[in-house]
Amino acid sequence: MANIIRTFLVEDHELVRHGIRALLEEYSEVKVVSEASDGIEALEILKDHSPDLLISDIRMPRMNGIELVREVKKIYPQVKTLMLSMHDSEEYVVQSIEAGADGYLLKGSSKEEFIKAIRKIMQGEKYFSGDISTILINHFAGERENADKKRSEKKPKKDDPFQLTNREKQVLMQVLKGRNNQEIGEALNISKRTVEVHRFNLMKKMEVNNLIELTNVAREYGLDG
Amino acid sequence: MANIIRTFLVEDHELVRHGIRALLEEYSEVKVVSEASDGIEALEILKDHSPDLLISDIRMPRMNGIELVREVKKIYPQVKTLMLSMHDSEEYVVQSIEAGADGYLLKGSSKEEFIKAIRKIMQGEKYFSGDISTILINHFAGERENADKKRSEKKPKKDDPFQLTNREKQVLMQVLKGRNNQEIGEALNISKRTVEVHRFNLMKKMEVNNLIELTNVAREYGLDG
DNA sequence: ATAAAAATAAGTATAAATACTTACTTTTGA
DNA sequence: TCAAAAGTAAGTATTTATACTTATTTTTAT
Repeated sequence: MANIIRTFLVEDHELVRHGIRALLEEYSEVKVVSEASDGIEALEILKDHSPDLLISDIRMPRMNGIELVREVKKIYPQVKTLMLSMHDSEEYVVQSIEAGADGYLLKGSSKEEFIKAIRKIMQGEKYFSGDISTILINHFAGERENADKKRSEKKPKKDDPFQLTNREKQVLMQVLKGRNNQEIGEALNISKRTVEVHRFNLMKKMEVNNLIELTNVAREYGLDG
Repeated sequence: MANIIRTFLVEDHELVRHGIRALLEEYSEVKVVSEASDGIEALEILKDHSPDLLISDIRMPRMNGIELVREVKKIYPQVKTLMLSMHDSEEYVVQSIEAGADGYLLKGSSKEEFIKAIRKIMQGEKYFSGDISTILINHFAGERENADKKRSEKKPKKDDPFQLTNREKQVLMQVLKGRNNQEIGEALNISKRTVEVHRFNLMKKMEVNNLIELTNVAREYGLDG
């Protein structure tokens, strides 16, 4: 009766990935058939393994978990998907759902909750950890009129990943260290006006409109130390 | 001959912690005698387990891994310590070393490197993953004269953790969402001038001098979503 | 009931970032 | 070799944040 769940695990930090794999394999109903360390790699080898369940981290270099799930659901709609994330940000949760994820678990969850989520999902249900529900309720209730007016009319995210030039990456690294344009200019031996231009281009390419989003996106793409 | 290594594992994300534990226990020479999910908890129960090796994450709520190692080395100098981190930031590495860590591994390392590090450390050696070495070299070479002048004469970090008021926490949450003072004021129904004051006090209390450091410290203390 | 802490917000001056545009020079790939 | 891309940097105007201080009101704990 209990079929074995063929699982595909995607997570960029090798130690964490192996750890989760070891944990999963404590349950005889689960078998990890393959792993990948980012979305691109996952898509490349996915077809060779025909998994029943894809478990993926969100923040990963090259292609993140949300884009991955979106692709997977397009090509193999029967594959169930569970997001594993460090963060319970509204953005991530909502985007995951829109991408077609069947569940969303925080890495802070217990392993009991982990296996429970997997079982539910394999039975065709959805599973979102408790803390997540609160977020969803807040999101779908119209309670946020105040400061959200402006940002709700935000640009639709295009999905081609941005390409940064070398200099832009250097500037970005400096920005992520908390340096201001003056300091960055001194560090790279260029005028602060030039730094401003690089910074302006960075923000445009990365489609963000403030420092916080910039750091988030940068980390998502593994661009920071 | 091969004594069993009594290991104490500290990491706040339960799934990750159990995963790493499962991974460690694939090696018969390692035994995980106990776990904790932050520095405070670790210190409380450490004495009941007399471990040989403490493996700790860096970013954790309440008390982070660096402070933990500093304390542990003070009280039980014979306990070996290995930092496990997501980040190879210079700050973290240097602070870990100063705190007395015997090794520093990225979570992106392979499990082979993990066990190698453990073995070396238990033999009394130090172990830092390859990428880390580069950072150390850059740090101890005097190559950074340019933009670092100002920040090298930085305040000595005091170790009493800051205490934020409710309002300050609310403002901080908003800041971490990328909102500006105007927007925060609208969201909390106070004038943007008041937000400025809260923000000013926040920066002072948290001893940071820019947004990036603020986000880092906030995350270190588990203050963001 | 009252003192301390927290929250409010204005004043003032300065510094920095944003949001562009234009334009010159250097590097690089086909 | 030559066009495209990357890097440089100034101009200009506007917005936002920083770095305080002072001062009033509100809340909270004893």
